[in-house]
Amino acid sequence: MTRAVTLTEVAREAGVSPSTVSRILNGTARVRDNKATQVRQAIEKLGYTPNTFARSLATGASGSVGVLTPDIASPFYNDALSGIEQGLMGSGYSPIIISGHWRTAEEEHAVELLLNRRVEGMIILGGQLPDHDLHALSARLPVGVLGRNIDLSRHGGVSLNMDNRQSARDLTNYLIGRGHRVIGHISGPSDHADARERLTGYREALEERGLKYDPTLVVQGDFQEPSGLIGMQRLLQQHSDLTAVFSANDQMAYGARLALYRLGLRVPDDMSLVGFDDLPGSTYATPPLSSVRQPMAEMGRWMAQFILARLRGETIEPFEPRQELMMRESVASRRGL
Amino acid sequence: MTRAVTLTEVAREAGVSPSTVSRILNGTARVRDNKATQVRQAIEKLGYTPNTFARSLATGASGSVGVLTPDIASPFYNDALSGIEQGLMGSGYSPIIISGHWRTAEEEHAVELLLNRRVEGMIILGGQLPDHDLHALSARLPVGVLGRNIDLSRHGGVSLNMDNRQSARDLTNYLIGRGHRVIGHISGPSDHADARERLTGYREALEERGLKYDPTLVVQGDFQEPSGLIGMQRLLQQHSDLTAVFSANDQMAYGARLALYRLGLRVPDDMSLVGFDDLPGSTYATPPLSSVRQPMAEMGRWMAQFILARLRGETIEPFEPRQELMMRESVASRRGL
DNA sequence: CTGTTAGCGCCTTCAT
DNA sequence: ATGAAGGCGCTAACAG
Repeated sequence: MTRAVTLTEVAREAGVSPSTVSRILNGTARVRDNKATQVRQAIEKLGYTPNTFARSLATGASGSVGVLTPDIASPFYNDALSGIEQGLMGSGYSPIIISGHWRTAEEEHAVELLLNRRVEGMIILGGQLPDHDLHALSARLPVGVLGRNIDLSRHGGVSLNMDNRQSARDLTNYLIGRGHRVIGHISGPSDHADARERLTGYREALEERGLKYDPTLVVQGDFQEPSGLIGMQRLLQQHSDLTAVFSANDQMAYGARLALYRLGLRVPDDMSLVGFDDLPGSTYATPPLSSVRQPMAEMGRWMAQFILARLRGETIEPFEPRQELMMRESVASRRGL
Repeated sequence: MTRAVTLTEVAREAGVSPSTVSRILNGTARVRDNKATQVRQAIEKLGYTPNTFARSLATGASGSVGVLTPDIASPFYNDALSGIEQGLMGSGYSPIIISGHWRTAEEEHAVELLLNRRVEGMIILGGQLPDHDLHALSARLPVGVLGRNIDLSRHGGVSLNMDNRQSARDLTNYLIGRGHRVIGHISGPSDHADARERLTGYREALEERGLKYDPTLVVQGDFQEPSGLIGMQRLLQQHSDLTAVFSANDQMAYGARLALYRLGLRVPDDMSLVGFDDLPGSTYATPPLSSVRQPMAEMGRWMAQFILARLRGETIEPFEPRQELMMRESVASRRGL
């Protein structure tokens, strides 16, 4: 692996000065055509690749925005990543993606790495970073947070989050409207804000409709499939009159679905089921799972544009994430209604 | 956003020379304790963040390895990404991930970007890059290719791919062994090497067992769910005696599963179904889908280690990807056997 | 152990 | 329109 070709070498090869090559590369100034041609040929011949580091050092601009995701393999956040990529495309900026693996220490380390790389803006997806860190970050550069409520407006940052409570309420109301009266809930971890809000929404919907909130109808999971499976089993043991279950996310709903399958219970005939998040897999679940869709890709795209705007000193129209109830085939009207 | 603090400023604040600060930062040499303390305090006070660009420029090492993935949101390749992250962890190297969106031009552009960023090695996941490009790349830096067969050994590169043909044969044999005689195949796009190999494996298994290969039992899909759904419908129309279907990937199997559900056909009672890839979702499908698992994460991890080894001028034990037949509940023994 | 001196590769005035 | 010169922030000899 030989040392990379430098701009100076290209200049020498083309018989011009380094500045000229630089100008041609960046279109900074008009250069006589024949020189430009010579230079291009030299570049081609030598296989020259500009060195980002040197350039960034000289210009003081890195042309990159940092993206912190909790998990590079999370189907949920990856839609947002796609959106961010899209939003950045053609802007001259490129994303630098790092995952924090849901560990605060790793996330802090990742942020540091991003800072070292002199990202000009940062997009944080969910994660565990203390609000304090986020505020501090936001004071240094444009920051956008996705999937989390935090007021960053003091330094011009934003956060985008769906209304978990409202969506959970809608979902629960949907079940109630279909005639269900004994509705279980498989919740997420209680130390998780989203999980708590979804539980609250569930409870509120029940109470608004005059149904008593029964804590034994709530079992706690951890947002992973196995906990959904176990949760469903537990609900079934305790409530033989159960007709519907609202799972706090799709993954747990898949687990719950499997529990039912194992017991020979049919969905939706014997049990209605709804999830939350509308993962890609839910459209092709058996049966297709009703859920509430978060427009992650759109949110990601908007976030990218937000950062770009701030970088240019412009502003951008605020984004109203519109959650969408995806009513599919996993819910039946209750018999005998 | 004020200009970032520099090492020189830290040095001034701490009353030492820049080199001393540098040495402390990198542990390059022993420094008297009290100075070290002063420097750390100065760093803390000023909120200093080392500039990766300047460092890389000076050392000539970027400390990063490029990763090209066809799609940042692909559940299949993302496992490999996780593996790569893991394999790199603690090595001082970090991955720079870019997606090529299955478009050759974009992929080439991405490679260029990576080269500009002076990645020291590169891992390519699948994709469309012509072999030619890969060879050229491999001559410049350590390259590993995942999910694709190409001989890069001349310049010390590697490619890791599972044996698609063998796995497809195993899968088909598995169905035959369970008594199935009329087995359909939903194939992938014919311009896709993996898809062709899987089809070949299917065909070979059939012929080895003395079953005639019937082209009308093969319908072509595009590796996406909808094409699986349509494929299954077509197979069903033409072959009323069909008892099993081998889908060239899990995603199409999900689609096929849905087609069956819609027709009221049960899996596995009325139809056995196997997929390929063993996506995370397959464990919790209804019923859990039999498939063949590619150890993507392990492959990714090994790839990372391979690159690291080459960077250090060491060698590493070759990796034998062991595909694993995941026999779950989507296959039944044929009645009346 | 620590300071001084050169660059690393590129961009950007400032002259010409 | 183009070249020369200085500097971006950091590291790595080289002297002490």
